Order: sequence, then C-alpha cells, then structure tokens
Amino acid sequence: MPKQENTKQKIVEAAIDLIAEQGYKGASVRKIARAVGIRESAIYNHYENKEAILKSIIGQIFETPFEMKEIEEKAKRGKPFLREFIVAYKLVAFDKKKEKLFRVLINELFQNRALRESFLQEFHQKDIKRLSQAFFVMMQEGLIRSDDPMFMAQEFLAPLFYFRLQLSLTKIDKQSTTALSTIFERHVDFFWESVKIG
Amino acid sequence: MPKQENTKQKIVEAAIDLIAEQGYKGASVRKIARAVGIRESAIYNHYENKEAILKSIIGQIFETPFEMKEIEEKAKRGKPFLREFIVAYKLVAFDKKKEKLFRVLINELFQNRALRESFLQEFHQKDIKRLSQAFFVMMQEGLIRSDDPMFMAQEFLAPLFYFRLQLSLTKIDKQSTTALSTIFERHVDFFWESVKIG
DNA sequence: GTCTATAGCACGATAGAC
DNA sequence: GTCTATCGTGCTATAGAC
Repeated sequence: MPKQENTKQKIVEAAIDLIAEQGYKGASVRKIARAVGIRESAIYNHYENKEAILKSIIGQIFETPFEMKEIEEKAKRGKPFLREFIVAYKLVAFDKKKEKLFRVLINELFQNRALRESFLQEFHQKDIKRLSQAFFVMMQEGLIRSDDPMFMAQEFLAPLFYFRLQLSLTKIDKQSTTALSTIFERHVDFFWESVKIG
Repeated sequence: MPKQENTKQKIVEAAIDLIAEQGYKGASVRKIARAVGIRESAIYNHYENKEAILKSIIGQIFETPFEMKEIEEKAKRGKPFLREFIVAYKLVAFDKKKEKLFRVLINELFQNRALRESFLQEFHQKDIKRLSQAFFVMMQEGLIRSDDPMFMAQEFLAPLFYFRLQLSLTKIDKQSTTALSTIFERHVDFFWESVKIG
C-alpha cells in the first residue's frame, strides 16, 4: 500500500474521532491535521476540502456490516432467527469503530440532508425489508400471530435503535453498561413472547 | 412585562430556531442578534455569554409537558390508559416548539454532558417510572401478562422515541408525514395485542 | 507530499459613548 | 439597553518553495 493511502486513511480516522466527539463544525482541519501529525495544508493533497472528508465518512456509516443469507430458510425456525439477528446487531453496536460512526450519524443527522436520506433509506429500510420478509415466513408457518409484517419489523427494530443510543450515551460518560449488556437479548425474549402462537 | 424580558425571550427563541437548524456551534451570537434585530453586544446585556443561552434552552427541553394524575386508577382500565398516554405523547411530538427543542436535544446530545444526563434521567426515567407503575397495576388486575413492569415500559416507550425521530427527520425535508400520523396509534394496538390476556 | 506563509473571513467577547 | 468600534483568536483554503 502506497504512503499516500496510508495518510489518507489516517486523516479520515482522525476526522471520525473528532467528529464523533465534537461534531463536524468542531472538528476543524487544524485539529485533524494535528491528530495525524501533518500541517493543515497537507490535508488538501488528499481531500479537496473539509466536506469531502465528511462525505467519505458518511459512506462508511452505511457500509453493510453483515449480510444475511437464506433469510426465508432461517426464518422458518422462528425465534432462533431473531436471536441470530440480535447477535449480529450487538456485534455492530459494541464495535468501537461502528460506535464512533453511530455518534457521527446522530451528531450530523439534522445538519446533513444526504445523511438523513441514507439513514431513512439504508439504515432503516434495509433492515425493515429483511425482517418483514422473515416475519412473513413465520406467519405462514404459523409460528407467530398474523399482522402486517412491515409494521411488526418496525416494532422489533425501533427498540434496538433506542437501546443502541442509550448504550452510546452511557459509554461516552464511562458509566457502567452492565444493565444494557443483556437488554438486546431480553428484547428478543419479550418480543417473541408477544407474537408467538401457543 | 418589562421590555427587558421581552428581548431576553426573543433571544432565546431565536437561539432555539438556529440551534435546531444549525447546531450550537452553527448558531453564532451574530446570527442570533441578527434574528432578534439587535447588535451582538446587546446580547450580553441579557446573557452572560453564549453558553448561558444554551443552558436556558436545555432547561426548557425537560419542562414536564403533561402531568398524569391518578395513574393507578386509570391504569385499571388497561388499553384506554395507553391510548391516553399516546394522545399526550403525540401532542408533544407534533407541537412546533417542542419539535424544535427535540432537534436541539438530538443535535447536542453527544456534545453536552448535562443534556445527556437530563435525557437519561428526566426524559427517559420519568416516563419509564410512570408507565411501569401502570403496567404493574394492569398485571395485578389480570389485564396483561406477567413480566418485569420496568422492561415492559421500556419496550412500550422505545418505539415512540424512534417514531418521533422519524417524524422530525421527515418534517425537516418537508416530506409527507401521512405514513407517520397513525403510527403512534398502531403502536398501541400492536403493543396491547402483545401483552393482553385473553 | 509536506512545508511556511498568508489571505480573508467569522467567531466570542469587551470598552465606552449615548 | 443599545449602539459603534475593536481586539484577539480560530477558521478554511491557497500560493509557492523544497
């Protein structure tokens, strides 16, 4: 890997750290350069301007963290599918890098239209679609009660987002996250109890 | 009301508008003064500094929007209690001023420790406590299945927050909110179906 | 690809006249 | 209580030497 790419990556990593902590406006080119160990002007050899760095970061936020194959097949098992989903979700929520990107997301959600649209489309719709497919299968199999699969997917997903936010907020102040460590599994249990048949 | 208080209020209103739109760092004293129709220096006759304005706004975010009296009595009716709760919640979510304050909250959640703590304690805990009380009564009355009332309250509340965020994001880009207008009521229906007995 | 130097502007805040 | 004027700082970005 050439030296250029190394510095470019260092810049974006430093920017993620700073934007997660202080927001886009607080993450000045000066501070980013200082964190990387170069001068401000050198930044512009790698990115056209400050906004280009943000764009590159936004791209990373919505990189699919995990693929789920054979949804229809796995969904037939019912609750184990949800457990598997939650394991993947937790992996993302507790991942250090992904957590930083989550903070960037929240920080800039109301400032950046492209971010908003990606959030509503990628972040939200993609999971909703996948889950509603699974719930549809479960309904057909008679595992869960009949309802609108899309809405059921929303109901399953929405608390996860909230718990993830709580986790992030708790972590930033270095408070104990033990109360939150099992909350994702409890959610699956509660939800399954809510929709299962028999 | 003296003229002083009038200007002071204008300042904080302008600040809310600007912070909701551009964040705390984007809402410069210059811009606030311009919106009020005075010079920057005049701001400092009403607030010690910029941060003092923010503090005053943060106080407003957590002013209790609605009291709920006779929780225990109302909870005995079961679903109608949840409906009443959701009506109050919707009133807040769709209120213009409260929606601006919600944006301020999200914008500065990771930047301001006092805001974070108030969010976790006031915003979250207060509703949780109230709801878990109600669910406890409903369990005693045999209206809903037995479970941890606190967790059930979380499960009821978490989607509301997510839907409120979705609503705010949709409104900011002036997209249609019709799909979201009934989502709160649907949530109550879904939830009640999930926990009711018989 | 990094440096020094600098342009040009916006920021928060203060001093002092009225 | 508001004004004009100003200070010192930090900001994004560019020019040009090495």
